[in-house]
Amino acid sequence: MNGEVARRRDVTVADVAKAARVSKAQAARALGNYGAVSDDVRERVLAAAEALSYRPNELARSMNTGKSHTIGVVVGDIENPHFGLATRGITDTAKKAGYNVILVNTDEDRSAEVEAVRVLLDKRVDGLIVAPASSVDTDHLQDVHRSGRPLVFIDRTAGDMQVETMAVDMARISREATQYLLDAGHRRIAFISTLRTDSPYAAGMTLESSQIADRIEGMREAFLSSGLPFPEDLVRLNAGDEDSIRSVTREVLRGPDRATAVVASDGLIALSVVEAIQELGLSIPADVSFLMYDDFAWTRLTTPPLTVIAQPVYNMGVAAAKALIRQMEGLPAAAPAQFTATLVRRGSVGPRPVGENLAREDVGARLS
Amino acid sequence: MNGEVARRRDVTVADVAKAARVSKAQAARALGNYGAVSDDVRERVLAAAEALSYRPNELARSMNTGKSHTIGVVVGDIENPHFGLATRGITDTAKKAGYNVILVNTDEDRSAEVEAVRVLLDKRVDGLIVAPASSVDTDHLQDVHRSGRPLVFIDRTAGDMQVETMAVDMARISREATQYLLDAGHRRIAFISTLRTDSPYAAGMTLESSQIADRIEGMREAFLSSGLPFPEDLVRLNAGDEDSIRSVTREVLRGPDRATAVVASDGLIALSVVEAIQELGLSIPADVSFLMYDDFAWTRLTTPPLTVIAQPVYNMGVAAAKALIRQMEGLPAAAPAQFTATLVRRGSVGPRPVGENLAREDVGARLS
DNA sequence: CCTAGGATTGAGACCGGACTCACATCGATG
DNA sequence: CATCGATGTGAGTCCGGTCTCAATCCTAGG
Repeated sequence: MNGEVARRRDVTVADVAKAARVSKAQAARALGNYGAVSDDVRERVLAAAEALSYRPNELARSMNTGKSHTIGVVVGDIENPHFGLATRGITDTAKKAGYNVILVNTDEDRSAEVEAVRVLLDKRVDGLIVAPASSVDTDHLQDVHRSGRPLVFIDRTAGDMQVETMAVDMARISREATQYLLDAGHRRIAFISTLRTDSPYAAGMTLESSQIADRIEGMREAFLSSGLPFPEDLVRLNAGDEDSIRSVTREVLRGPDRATAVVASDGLIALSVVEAIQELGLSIPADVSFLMYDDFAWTRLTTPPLTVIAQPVYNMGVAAAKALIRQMEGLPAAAPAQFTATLVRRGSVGPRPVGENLAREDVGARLS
Repeated sequence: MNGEVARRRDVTVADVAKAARVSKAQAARALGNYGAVSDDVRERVLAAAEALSYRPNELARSMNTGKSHTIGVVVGDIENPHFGLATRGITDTAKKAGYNVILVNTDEDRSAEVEAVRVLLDKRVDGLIVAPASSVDTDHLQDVHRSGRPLVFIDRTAGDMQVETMAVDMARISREATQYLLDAGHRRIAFISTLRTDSPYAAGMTLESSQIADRIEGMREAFLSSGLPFPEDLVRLNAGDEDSIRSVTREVLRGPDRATAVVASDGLIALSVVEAIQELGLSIPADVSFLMYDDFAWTRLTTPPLTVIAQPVYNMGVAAAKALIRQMEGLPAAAPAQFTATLVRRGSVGPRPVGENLAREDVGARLS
């Protein structure tokens, strides 16, 4: 039909060279600003390049420099502002250093992650920043690391791989947050997460996510160090979609031994949890205390404003990019960065409602 | 220092060919699944490739196919969930069709956008999806379009360029929303946006953003068709950071002729606006009605839940990617998609508080 | 005036695939 | 048994840069 679709032949060094009446090599030197070039030639070449509006083909350049000036970023879900912010930190930093970012979403699916990593390597990215979907199955990441390609983890660790990781000490902050709830008198504290597992939570089970594992561990430690039994029955995983989050929330808030405090594993899940609480006619914090991970701005707007665990996500993104760039440029790694999450006490945590969990001392005594 | 950094020489077709004891050409054919290859050769080559864990270099492939299977996405700010969601729609769709996405943030800065487009073209992306930071200065986009490279706009138009655009009819929904406020009795309706301009808003001024221009136009139309004067003094642009959003909000809500309804231009700005309202001790919707663009989940959680204008952002992303892919593959464009924003009436719009704007009829009479 | 050594310059190799072209090979047909 | 078209196959080119290498040009020192 239309012949103009014929492969766009863009201007090459050869074209510029011809226009400037010099050899390809000289034109390349003038353009690339290397080697020895006489002023006369340089001027002619630059003028010709300008006139033809020459732009170097980065692909070709990458081919023989072996550097693509591109980094691959593999995250679970950019739709989640948590990753949105981290990604922002990464791209901002990368751009400053002259790197571009290829972004791939995995939906927290391991096979998608494997595929993503492969594709990115095929595209010869100079390095990878990954938020590992699983800290158990890490073969594909091990391969990358072993092959010597720069790699940095963000948000989570992957097994015991010796890879620079930008993440907060989850166990610590979880312990702190749990202690805060314990101090407020809560003993029945629920933890709700979307993490997919094959079976319901049981103590000692291996969890794909180091993040979640650490959070639960932190809770357990807080309970134990207070001499209290950890209410494992209130750890609820697999809260995938809105409906299941809602029903799980209803479940833990029902019955004589109901939870008096709920911890939501992330900002997305929090929405449904809070809605479910409201639907049950319970009020926060009078009837139920609520605490969530991630400090999104809107948590200040609810009534009451939500108590949250803030993570320096943007900075983690920045640090991840910086570390990766350092690796890519062969510089020595900086001292491992330490990121601290902080508990932002707003208004969603209150004292345990009177009359609830009367039997707790007994339960504690019985189990301990 | 450490010699092992020596340029990772990865396995090439030549290596595979040697291992399979065939020519490079035959190996390439077997691998690329084209041309004629005997079963014997194919098996040997595939086995050798497997054994060496050969992976084709996409860069090299792109070089002579001219296709990089990569699309460039240029947005204002992925940190904003609005773009996060759109980006998700784009990446999901692109991935399905075998394309990757290079993401660049512009911070709504035109020169950053120019640079972004240039870099992406240098990387030889097969096509571009852009949320134009400016619909006035569009030279760089015109160039792209003229050069015949696939291009799709998302979220906003750019001048009068004949480029497929995935965006909602802003004027329409703005008219509808404004009418809704007018029907509730509001006459002093403020509109607050972060859009940067050189001078304060004045009727007829050219705005960089088609989106904002259309929204204001929609408001004006609603006022005019109700025979009421449009309160131009309440259109407030340049509300850049949190502080200026707050102070602008305080300004429009102060004085005898204060606004009784406030429209926030996006979800990010909305947070500060609502906070400012709360700080003033005013309550929504009793003292001030509030309406915002973008339907984020958290708007259901505030007290009262916020009335918003929902845009099918994810679908716009999907459609943009689909349209671009169609262009890249030389297929005819589909019928232009029509995206409709909807007014989601929740609880933040109420009747005009009694006693406010008593003089409005007079003002109306005086100005009309 | 002659020459050594640095500055310039052009030819061509190379990166790693895709693909063209010419040259076998081979079974089937006449 | 010669012929023809359909495979198979390898050598080599090309994509658009970077970079090596050897040749050429200049200019200052002897």
